Amino acid sequence: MVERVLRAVECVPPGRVASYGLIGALVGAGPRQVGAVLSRYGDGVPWWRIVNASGELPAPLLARALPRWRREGIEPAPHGRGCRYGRFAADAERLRSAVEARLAELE
DNA sequence: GTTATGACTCCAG
DNA sequence: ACTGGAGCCATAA
Repeated sequence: MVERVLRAVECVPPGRVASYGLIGALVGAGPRQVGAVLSRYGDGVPWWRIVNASGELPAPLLARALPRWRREGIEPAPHGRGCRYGRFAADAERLRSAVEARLAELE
């Protein structure tokens, strides 16, 4: 499961974000499992592109994510907790096929 | 086997 | 907008 989550996260393109819930749905896990995996094994994958369903990130993480967001063109939302999910979310359908292909490589 | 624990999500107040 | 509670389910102990 850990591998599946990490691979799926790698499929989120730069400048876009995906929710824990979406990633979970794509790999067959719950949102909290996605968070749990990133918490332990998150370094090495673009964890800053994974946000909650409202486009937000817990404060400590947001602080580390902002510089990378700026580099990728993801703008912080007015309320300052994250970004506008509707604006920066990766296309769900496209992400689904990308993840499907990536997971197939795992054999 | 059971229990506790989350980088979550949804919905009601 | 914020808070509380139920549901969630793989992992770790």
